[in-house]
Amino acid sequence: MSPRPSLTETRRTEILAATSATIADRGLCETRIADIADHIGASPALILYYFPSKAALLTEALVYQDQVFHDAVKGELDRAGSAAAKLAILIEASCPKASRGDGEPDGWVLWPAAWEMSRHDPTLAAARARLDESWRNQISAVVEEGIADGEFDDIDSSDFAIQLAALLDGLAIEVMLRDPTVDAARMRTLAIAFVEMALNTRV
Amino acid sequence: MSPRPSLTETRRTEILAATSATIADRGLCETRIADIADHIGASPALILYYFPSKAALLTEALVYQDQVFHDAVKGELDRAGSAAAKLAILIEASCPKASRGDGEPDGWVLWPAAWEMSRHDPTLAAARARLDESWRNQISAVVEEGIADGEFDDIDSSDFAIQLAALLDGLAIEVMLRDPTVDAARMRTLAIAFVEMALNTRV
DNA sequence: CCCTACCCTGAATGGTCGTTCAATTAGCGA
DNA sequence: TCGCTAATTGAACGACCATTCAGGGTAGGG
Repeated sequence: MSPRPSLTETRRTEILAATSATIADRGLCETRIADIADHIGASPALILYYFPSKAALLTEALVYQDQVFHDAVKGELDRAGSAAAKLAILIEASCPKASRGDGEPDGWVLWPAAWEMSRHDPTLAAARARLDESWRNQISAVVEEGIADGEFDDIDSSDFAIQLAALLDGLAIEVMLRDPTVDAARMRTLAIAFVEMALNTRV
Repeated sequence: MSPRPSLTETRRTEILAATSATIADRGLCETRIADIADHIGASPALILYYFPSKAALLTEALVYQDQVFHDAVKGELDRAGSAAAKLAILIEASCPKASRGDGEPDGWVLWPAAWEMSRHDPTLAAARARLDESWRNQISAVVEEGIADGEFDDIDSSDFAIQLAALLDGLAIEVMLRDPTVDAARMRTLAIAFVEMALNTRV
């Protein structure tokens, strides 16, 4: 809300990012406040200075990471041309990247944690439902655009959006868990094949 | 190994089932040994009498539940006629059932927990990969059968298996999390639509 | 009716955190 | 430079919980 983020806001997002990283690294159940504090070189007490409790922090961190992912994709989408190109971007964004030793861990590993927590955390559940809906709407919009341009066959864009979103989730799980038969390349191929079949187009 | 299950074996599976139920009910992180013990009306010490540690118990319980699910589907498949009917069974088995107040909770809610744990538990990861492979192989086999019978178009059954398995996983996640736009009925419809489109058949 | 092996438990134990708080430091406007 | 507020922390507290263990029940064989 404030024009420039206060130090408080900066610190809060820093902690949220550290929390996401720690969950990604150690797993949801093994994440301790001390681990998060270590990650930013601060004391455990500082974490509780910015957040009311560990539970609230975990919830906010997963909501935050979710939002970051969606915002990133939305940004990329605007830079694309044809509807087909936009679908390619959506697919690419859904592929878990091989975790690199260097920077941030891939946000994908947080999804199972978010799903697991959503079952008992109404706040997180609501955020997840909202962002998933928005994600499907983005797919629908691209499809409608392609249909209007004559790029795609005239199909039900809502049904397609649910199918593609589900397909990408399911494939991404396998890739993330390093299933030997489904790597990122195979995921890309199979997702594109589905799109081409459903929309009768080339991606 | 022993011809008739010893009391020990009975007790062990009873505890594994109780553990699954507790994880389903309270969530992975909130599952305590005392909760599991309560579930079967025993003391916490008994749990550790049959399992070396809580971590080992959680791993075994998730592997067990996984196995139970796959065995159940395999059993149902054998009672089906046409390849199309078998696909319908696979789809139906993948739909999370609305949790009933009465009996067992639906096993689907354990998947996110299994995925989350797999990331750090090699035993569970291996079991999961093996059973997923077997699940896809079942799909492939049905498709091959349908192709041989002329029921289905001649497509790559491995690719199809990965796609259908992923689609079902992704849809099931939404259903399980009670997403307002994807309930079990919608899931069924969309999965069947995919199958019909890909195989050029009626289910 | 004892004996023995197996089940099972109640009651400690020990450690691990989340959380609190009083005290210290750093920033900054006057 | 002096205060005032916000940021930060070390240390302590207390709860919770996995795990251990010494012993009590119990069933079945001798």
